[in-house]
Amino acid sequence: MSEEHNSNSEHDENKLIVLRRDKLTEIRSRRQAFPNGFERQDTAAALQDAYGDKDKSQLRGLARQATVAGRIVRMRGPFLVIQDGSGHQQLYMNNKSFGDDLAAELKSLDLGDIIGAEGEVFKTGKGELTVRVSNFLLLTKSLRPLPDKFRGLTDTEMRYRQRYVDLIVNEDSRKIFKMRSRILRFIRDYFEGLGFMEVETPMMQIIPGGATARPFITHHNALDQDMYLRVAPELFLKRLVVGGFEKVFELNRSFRNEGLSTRHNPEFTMLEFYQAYARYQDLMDLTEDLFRKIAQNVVGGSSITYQGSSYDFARPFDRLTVLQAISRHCAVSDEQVFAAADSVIELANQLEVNFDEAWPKGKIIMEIFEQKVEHLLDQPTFITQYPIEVSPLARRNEENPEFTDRFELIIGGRELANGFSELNDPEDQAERFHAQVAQKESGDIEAMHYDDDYVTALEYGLPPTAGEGIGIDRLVMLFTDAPSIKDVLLFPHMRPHHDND
RNA sequence: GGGGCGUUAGCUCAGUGGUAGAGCAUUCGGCUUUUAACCGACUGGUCGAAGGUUCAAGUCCUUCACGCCCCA
Repeated sequence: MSEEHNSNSEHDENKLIVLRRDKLTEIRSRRQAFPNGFERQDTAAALQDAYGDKDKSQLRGLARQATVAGRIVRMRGPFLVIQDGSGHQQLYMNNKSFGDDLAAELKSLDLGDIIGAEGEVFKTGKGELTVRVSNFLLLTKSLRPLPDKFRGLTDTEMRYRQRYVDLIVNEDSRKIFKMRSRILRFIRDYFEGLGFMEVETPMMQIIPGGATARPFITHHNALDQDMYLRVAPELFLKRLVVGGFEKVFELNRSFRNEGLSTRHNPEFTMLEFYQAYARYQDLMDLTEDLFRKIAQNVVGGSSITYQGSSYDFARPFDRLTVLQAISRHCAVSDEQVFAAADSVIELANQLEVNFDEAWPKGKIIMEIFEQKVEHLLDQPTFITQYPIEVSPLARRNEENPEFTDRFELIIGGRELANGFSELNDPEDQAERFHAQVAQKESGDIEAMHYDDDYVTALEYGLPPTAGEGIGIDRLVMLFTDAPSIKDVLLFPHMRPHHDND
């Protein structure tokens, strides 16, 4: 297959590339074609900041020499625009002012080439800050032509597969990833500020745990042992709370062997945090505060627009139990129908929910919620009190032991966060694991394994603790108004590409 | 897994069963304080793949591949 790729990439060479390759060959015959010593002194943004508000005659008086470098992204007659990490800088290059050598070099420049240039800073008749180039050097020849200069790269598949090209030509794309970086920075600062410690726990695990999800399996050769890519860091983080690190968070990748969609990538970034002596209600308050502050710090106000809907994080989030939410949106007048399995099955059938009658009652209740209610919850809403059958790591509610002290945050019909008061009763935990193993044996590939060491850790004593996970990719989608998870992942997973032949 | 939409020049896209098109990019020339620079000339095609219908298929039919969206 790699042979196929190599031969294809060579066959790929069209006339434009051949032409540019010939230019490179010609340069190689004369000099070092990829010079390494160019010392850039000025960036586009710094020049704009320093001289953007000066007028023509002031600049003439200053006679400021600038040394800039970047990729050529526009060529308009004698004007070239280069792009560097800070922005765009226009250059004026009149071939009549150059000697023969530079004039020839200028003529052979192409869009996409990376050059270094020096000259005096001035303003054009139209008022654009420009460097009048007296000398320049091609630093890196670009062999492949850039996409359409006006429309950019709009083919979504190519944008994801060749992110480097997307980043060169699409300002919006650069903006999303800068914003993603700011959000991650902000979240780290936020938790550090609250006294949490950032930790790193194993991504390759012997026993995958912490979420009901199908894991990726890999193999350690020297140990001749199968290993799993983690589906969540949860069980390790709680071991740390047992160890006395009372406030910890981890912000990193987890992996789930599921289908791809606009909301699912096989590897995704999750924030998980655990706080001893807190309850799930405390984390709901924290989450509201976090979203509000991300909006203020990253977007610059409390409200955002996502795909045409607006969300104001200054308003308190709604809070409803699972049963209240189903009752409200499915016209259930009496919550007593949730008391018995028979009446829950009847309700699910009435609502045309896809489910299996052999499933435990709580799982059927959640199917009703997920299929009929979740997508209707537009404004930020905490859904609480999840059935115990689908919450094997959460603490039982004291008034109704069929349910757990757990919540999820739904915004725009999508799950953004999941948290709960942690189950710290080792005997209850052991039973829940046994129930998961029974489900696994009856064919549920997402059910959990029994984690003996985790139970042992609980037997040493986990203080009362609350913990939460927040899907960072979906959060970034929300704050960047991105319709697909692939838009917020620098290198989203794509099927291997095969050329037709 | 089901449904819908799409795949035509390097890029973005038109294309009504009857000669394969435009803009940009490329190439050549002009212009040289422009703003998607402009003016002139040229070049560029396995119409995703295979099969079928037809005198004739980019266009109609079938299958397949890939992508996007919606649903499960």
